[in-house]
Amino acid sequence: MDKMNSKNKTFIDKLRSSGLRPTNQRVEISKFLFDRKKTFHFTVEELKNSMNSKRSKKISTATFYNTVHALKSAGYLKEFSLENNTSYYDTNITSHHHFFDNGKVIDIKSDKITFQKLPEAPKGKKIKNVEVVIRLENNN
Amino acid sequence: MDKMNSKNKTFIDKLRSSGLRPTNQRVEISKFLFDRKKTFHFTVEELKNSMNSKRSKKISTATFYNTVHALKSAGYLKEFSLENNTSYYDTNITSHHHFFDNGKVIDIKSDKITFQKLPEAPKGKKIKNVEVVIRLENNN
DNA sequence: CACATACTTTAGAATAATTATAAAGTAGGT
DNA sequence: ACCTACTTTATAATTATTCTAAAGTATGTG
Ligand SMILES: [Mn+2]
Ligand SMILES: [Mn+2]
Ligand SMILES: [Zn+2]
Ligand SMILES: [Zn+2]
Repeated sequence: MDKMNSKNKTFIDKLRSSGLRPTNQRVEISKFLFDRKKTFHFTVEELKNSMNSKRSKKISTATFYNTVHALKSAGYLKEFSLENNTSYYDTNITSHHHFFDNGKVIDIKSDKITFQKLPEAPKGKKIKNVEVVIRLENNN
Repeated sequence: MDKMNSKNKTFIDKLRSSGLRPTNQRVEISKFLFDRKKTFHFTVEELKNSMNSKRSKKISTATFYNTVHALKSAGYLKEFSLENNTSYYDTNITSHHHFFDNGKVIDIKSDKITFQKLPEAPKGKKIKNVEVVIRLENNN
């Protein structure tokens, strides 16, 4: 287990624990998603274009969808939606909030928003999470 | 201007002020949406099925989409999205919040949630609105 | 009323995002 | 090397939505 190998461990393990064999395509996708400093937001189409534009041998659309879905089901990605019938994914899976600014999505750390009052869940239900979207517009 | 007429006024005026002539189809749609006690949430497909199932002469899909879009642009409907690439519309256009419970959407009155702390908008931007989604799950 | 004209409705085609299918490829284990 | 299960991929299918163009309707004018 050399340096490269242990550095890769995290994103390869995400594949394994999502029930996916770490094939070349999947490893590259997982590396692209998780082997970086900052988390980010993306659509599958954006992911596909970003990765395939740099490659001679393209990864197929189905593999992007399949891999993203598996990673999402395993909890390594969060899905959200804007008002445009496309799924967005977030590599930041911690509970946090967002600014929506004309289709652009910006994270708000969880501790930047606190509540004075929250409703209780209906009978037989409990709160799974609370997420805030702050929609922005230009000044003036 | 008889009783029927003035009772219809509200939803017919919504069409007029959305730039739409009050044709039969549009009046029926607007009546279905707004001439009722409680506000509700719907997809265009649901709206179409609810209305057309009771009718012999069906209203076309395009008319549903066109009418909903015009009413939304004029501010008589709010659009939102769940995690399934379909647009939902809300006849409650006041600022309010939602419980999401397995695809079911329940209103939370604005005054049921208050904030202790909120972030400021980035430079050159201001806050248009703040909306909270509380995701529910079953107890235990 | 008799048209002209502009606005509407509609069926069906087109598009975009996503999912399904099934054939060809690949990776381990023996 | 070989079997077998898992993968990838091209392509078809599906779903939500939008577009198009033709046929229908309303309104104003003489
Ligand atoms: Mn829309
Ligand atoms: Mn999905
Ligand atoms: Zn985020
Ligand atoms: Zn609502």
